[in-house]
Amino acid sequence: MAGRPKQFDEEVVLKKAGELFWTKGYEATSTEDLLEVMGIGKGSFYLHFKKGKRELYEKTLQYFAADSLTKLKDQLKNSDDKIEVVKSRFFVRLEDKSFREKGCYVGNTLVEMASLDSDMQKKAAQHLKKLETLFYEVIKEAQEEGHLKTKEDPAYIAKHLINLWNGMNVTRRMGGDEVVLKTVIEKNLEILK
Amino acid sequence: MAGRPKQFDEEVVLKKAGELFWTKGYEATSTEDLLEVMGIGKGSFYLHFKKGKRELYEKTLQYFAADSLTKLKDQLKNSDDKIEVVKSRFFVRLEDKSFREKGCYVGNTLVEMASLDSDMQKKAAQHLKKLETLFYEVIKEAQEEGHLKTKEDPAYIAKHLINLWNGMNVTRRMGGDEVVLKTVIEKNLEILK
DNA sequence: ACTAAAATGTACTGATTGGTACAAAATTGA
DNA sequence: TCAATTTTGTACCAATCAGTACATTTTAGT
Repeated sequence: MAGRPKQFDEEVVLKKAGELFWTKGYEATSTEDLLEVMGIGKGSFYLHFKKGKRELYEKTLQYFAADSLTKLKDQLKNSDDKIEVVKSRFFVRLEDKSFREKGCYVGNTLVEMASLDSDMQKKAAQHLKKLETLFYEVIKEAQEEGHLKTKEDPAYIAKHLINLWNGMNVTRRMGGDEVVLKTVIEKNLEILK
Repeated sequence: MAGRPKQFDEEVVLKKAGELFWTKGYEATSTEDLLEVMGIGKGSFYLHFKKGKRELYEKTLQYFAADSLTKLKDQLKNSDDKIEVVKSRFFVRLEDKSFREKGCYVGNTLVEMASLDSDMQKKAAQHLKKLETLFYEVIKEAQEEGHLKTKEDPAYIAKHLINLWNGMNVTRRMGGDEVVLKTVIEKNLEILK
């Protein structure tokens, strides 16, 4: 192996680009904006991301979604009250101001890409589906181990939670009434009883 | 009054432009795309919409949101089971295929405009808030007239419904599982008991 | 020291963007 | 019929877009 060494860390650059995409959306983010926040030039960019902006977006989405899911799985692994971990995920998100402005990266993608790029839309849908499946597994196990009294179909409960998640991330952006929305989330989570 | 007569109907043109914005979003829709579907030239366009694309978007959003709300109000006026009217609004939307691809115009705007144009975001939020308020009024009246047994705060129920609405319009775009989602909606609407 | 390999910075491209300028066309009222 | 008024179509504009070409720089191995 030879050649000039890379002057940037791919993971760092992905995080920075992802934050911008997350905030502004795909179309409204220009390649030059991205280069600036990533701190690299066009030469390096198109060498490492041959398909340009589109490839970069896909990689940031993959990175953020996988990272987020991994962290949730870790929390679940280290907890003896997995239902509480799931619940707290909603409240943590609800209290974090930065998410009020940005929403959910995956959900935003699902909305923006719907007519723009159906492959990307499918990818976003798959990421949300993974989260739904994780909810499903946690719920099913909790039922089997007697930590949940409810006899509802775990597939239904999981879908309810994903729908709550999607709704919450849009409703927050209406502003105001944070308290009422919190109540809505609390009561919706009472399905986990 | 004199002058060459206008060759287009503003309402018709607003509908056509709105459909395109609704499908593709603000940024991804070019002015030339709009001119084509509207069937008018640049001269007419910039004469009647002095602020261009941005003004057009705002007017389509206003038109669609007001129109949708008016229709709902009419349905309510002509019905003796207003709660059922509210419920059916969810199911009608859920069954209409075109909404699976397009989502909710106001909700989409809330997401896309969040960082792009905060004035427009506020306008979208206000439209959703109007729907929430209408829900509130229907629920309150139904409670007072004994058509609803629930003693829950109507403000909370209304917010729950708006959140369900927002969630549904995003979740649908994940595709698949239409049946489970319908169950989710049904059970969420059981709050209206 | 030299060569091959990889990364970088910059100049450049053609296409598209939203928007303007303005002359031509079509109307009404005098 | 003609002047005033309004709408329309078209030629044009500078800015920005995503992306390419390529010479330069920096490294590792010989």
